Amino acid sequence: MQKNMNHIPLSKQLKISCESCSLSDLCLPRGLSLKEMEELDDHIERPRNFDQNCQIYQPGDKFIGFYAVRSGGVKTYLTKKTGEQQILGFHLPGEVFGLDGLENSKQRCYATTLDNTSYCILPYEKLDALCETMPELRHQICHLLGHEMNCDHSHLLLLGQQTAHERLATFLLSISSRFKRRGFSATSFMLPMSRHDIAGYLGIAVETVSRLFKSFQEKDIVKINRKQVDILDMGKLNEMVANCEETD
Amino acid sequence: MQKNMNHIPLSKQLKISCESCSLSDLCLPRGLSLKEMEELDDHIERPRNFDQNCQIYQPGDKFIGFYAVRSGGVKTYLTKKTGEQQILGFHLPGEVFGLDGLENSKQRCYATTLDNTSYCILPYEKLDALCETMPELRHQICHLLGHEMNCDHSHLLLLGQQTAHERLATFLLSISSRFKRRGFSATSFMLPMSRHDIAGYLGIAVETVSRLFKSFQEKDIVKINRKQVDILDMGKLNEMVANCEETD
DNA sequence: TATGACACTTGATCCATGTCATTGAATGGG
DNA sequence: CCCATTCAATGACATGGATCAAGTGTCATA
Repeated sequence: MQKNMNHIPLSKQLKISCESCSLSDLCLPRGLSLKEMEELDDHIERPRNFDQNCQIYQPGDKFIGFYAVRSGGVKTYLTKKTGEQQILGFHLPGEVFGLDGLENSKQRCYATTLDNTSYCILPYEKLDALCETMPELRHQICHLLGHEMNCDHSHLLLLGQQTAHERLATFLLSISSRFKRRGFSATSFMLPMSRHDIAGYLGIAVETVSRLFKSFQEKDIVKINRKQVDILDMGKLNEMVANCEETD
Repeated sequence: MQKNMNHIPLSKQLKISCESCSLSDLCLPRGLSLKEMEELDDHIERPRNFDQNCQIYQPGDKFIGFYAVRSGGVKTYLTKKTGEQQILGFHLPGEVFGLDGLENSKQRCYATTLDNTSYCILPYEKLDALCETMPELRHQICHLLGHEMNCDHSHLLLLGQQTAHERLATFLLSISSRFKRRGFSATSFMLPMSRHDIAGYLGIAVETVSRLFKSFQEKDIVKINRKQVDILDMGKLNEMVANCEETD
């Protein structure tokens, strides 16, 4: 089952509506009534395609609204003056990014495509206006913001308290569950990002990522071939992060 | 000039309104008209006092609303199963916390007082309802959420890419500027948190915090006496973080 | 003043990761 | 198809901080 729209020509993509989008139940429209969805729909800028490695925005750019990934993938990151990137998040189809512009109406980080990528833009002014009459949309947006914040918090726990082994295991499990959520295999998938980006997300060196992948393979936990990942032993992977999850 | 309300008896505190609160221009009411502020005011639960080391909420607790610190200080944190705390943020008077409950109407982290502390509660349901008719409040809340998110992002950059020296320097500058914002000295202040908590925030060991404080003193950058901090050379401190700030 | 609990400091040691250098594998352009 | 370039893997080595183990200062209580 081909779920993304990679190979549909641009002319057709322009007609895509939230209602017909296979990702709509993962994205902002989730929980809205049909009527509400249609109303929202009118204000969404429809997706365009971008090559790999395109800058979508950078610090200082005017904040337009939220971005929803349709296909491909996006990384958001901050940089040190010396050039090192701290990846803040990877954004896969159905996921939203760009919230870093909310504070000052200016983007605060970089957003770059990982791959051939298309996305929708949900203009903030329109969303804000719709919020006045659509309590469900208000709640959905708050839910989204809360979710992003909680993801960042988990990421802080990872960077502050986890070993390199634990970080990589956590990362693989996160990607796996996000593929699963979209209806794809949780155990066999292609990583959309480079080793460099993985290292930047996990706060470790590229070489360490390589060595850890090797070590995971030797323990028969995963099989790695370039970007292709096959998780052989989900149990062991879960064990590795058993001490990392905060108590509920 | 005594700006906080620590020593005013509870009976008087109950009469405190946003309008008369010296922190209101740092807190959620900022930017609201007098009329709007009064309307908001009616729904705010007025502060109570708590001892040091009181748990305000913990993961799983029902999300009531946003918390605004009036006096004292609060830390929010996640824990590993093995007990290590990753401090997510320190919250000083005029600052808001508790947003971690937005995703699922349940708090996701712990919030604990650092000191004798009082705070206000802004019930979420009331805020949400007011948002329908008060666009300024909507914007103020979005601004707040965006700000929190950007703070978390800076914190991610710190944990992922900065050396221990840089982390501590960044930390001191952050506390300093937040004291200044409230009208206090930017160069002489008492840290409201323990070494252990500083270590937990910076993702380093307590021993490293001690050693770095010593090293900073030997370079005549600061003078440290237990919790009392005097910044002697703000220039040097800024130099230490010169490479850490993301480009604008 | 004595006593215990706790927070902080300090020193010695060790190791998980970073850094540097090299090689090999994949990819893209002409 | 070849060459140039980027990306990934691997080995050798270095080191920033963690860990472990005392020691010291501070505060509360009796």
